[in-house]
Amino acid sequence: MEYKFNISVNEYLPLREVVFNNLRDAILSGELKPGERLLENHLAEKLGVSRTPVREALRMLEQENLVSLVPRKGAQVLDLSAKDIKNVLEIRAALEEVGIRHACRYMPDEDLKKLKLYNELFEKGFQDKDYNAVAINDEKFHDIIFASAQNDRLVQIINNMRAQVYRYRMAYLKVFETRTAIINHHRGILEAIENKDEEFGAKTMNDHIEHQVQVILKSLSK
Amino acid sequence: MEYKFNISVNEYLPLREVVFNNLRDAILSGELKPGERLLENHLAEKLGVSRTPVREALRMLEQENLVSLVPRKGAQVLDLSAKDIKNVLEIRAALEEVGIRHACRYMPDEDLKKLKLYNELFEKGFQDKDYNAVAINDEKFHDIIFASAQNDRLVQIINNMRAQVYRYRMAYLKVFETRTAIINHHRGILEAIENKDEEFGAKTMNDHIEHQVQVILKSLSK
DNA sequence: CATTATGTATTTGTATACAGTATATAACTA
DNA sequence: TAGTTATATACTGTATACAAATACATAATG
Repeated sequence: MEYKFNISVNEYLPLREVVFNNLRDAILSGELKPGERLLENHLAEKLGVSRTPVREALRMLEQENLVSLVPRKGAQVLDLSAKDIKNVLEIRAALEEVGIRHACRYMPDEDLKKLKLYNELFEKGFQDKDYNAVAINDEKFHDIIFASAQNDRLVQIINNMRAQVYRYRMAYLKVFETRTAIINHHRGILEAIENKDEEFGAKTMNDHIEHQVQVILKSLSK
Repeated sequence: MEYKFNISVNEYLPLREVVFNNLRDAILSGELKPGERLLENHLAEKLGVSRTPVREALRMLEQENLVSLVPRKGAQVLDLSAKDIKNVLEIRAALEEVGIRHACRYMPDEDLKKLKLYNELFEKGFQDKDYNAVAINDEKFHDIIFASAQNDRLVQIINNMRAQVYRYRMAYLKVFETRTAIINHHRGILEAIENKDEEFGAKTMNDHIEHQVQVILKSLSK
């Protein structure tokens, strides 16, 4: 039987956080679709809480750029234009570059080992056509890299940018032609970190994300 | 007599926005000091509103990294460590680099003219020891540069990073030795834009912000 | 004197009520 | 029929009430 230690210090989550997480997941998973209206009453009822925490959660989601709020009109799931996607990924590229540069200058062996492991699982995912595994291990791969900047705000912002384009992620990974490109990018990044070649790392990371932009935009235009 | 057209479409500001702006200004101006507790009742009373909009404003300020919230304990003005300052400015540097690269590739003449004007006023401010003018024109100078990326989210994030270290701004500009360095950075940036020399622009911008980090940290350690 | 109980006052969390604004529907006019 | 106005309905904005947790002051204990 499994136990969880009672971390107790803060097992408590305010309802606004619960609502926030719920809505966030629903938006990211696509359960709530872009443009869809978010009615406070409906949400409150559905989640079994009052409007108060729902409203607070909506303010938080607005600040996260996941919903748009118009005073007296209400909230709706934010819809992204092609330009929005470019903008989001442009920011992500700039910040991932910060991450990879730190990683190249100094990454503990332990992290490098993890990085290699996740990359293997990542490549294996492609072989097995298990795109869920691909996505998860891709995420972990990048997580480790930008965590090495030891900059919480950087992590927060990258994650936020990632969340905004989350819904295109699977489609992106499943485009067959991208496969070798992505794999090569990852290998290049690993190589850069091992050789402490900051410039090569930065360049590869930028290519990696620019590539993503192109594929997503192309798939959108169809 | 001056008129303002009644843009009407949205002259209305929800109280949460009013409260948000008020608190934001109070924090940035230093009226509310780092670490200071923010009691919902007090704020509500002081601003003549109920707790509801105050609470919503606090959630927004939390997402902006201006206040920290602990469930059931309350809110307080966020205090920054030396590391926080480094982190904030590291992000700002990365994103201003995106801006300056765009500016170097293409900036309309009109904007370049404005940029030169603000830089003159900026330098004049130093001569006149009018540090308020220095600060304002420095802000406008940077505004124009990163606006040229035409990326709203980028602007939003840079402004947010700027807000977080806003309180060190004046002290920074008033350190006498920094004067020539800052002026030279700005001139270099202008030169880079005129010559469309992206690499030089990026390098100078990075130096500019790195310099700011050093000066602020030094002044803090005293 | 320091430390731990204990009770009270504050403070946050959440639900609810009501006012005012937007939106949908129906009735009316050209 | 199309377009306008009237009316009802739904929704957001704000204030308030009450419950639950926390902080603080005071008393009790070693």
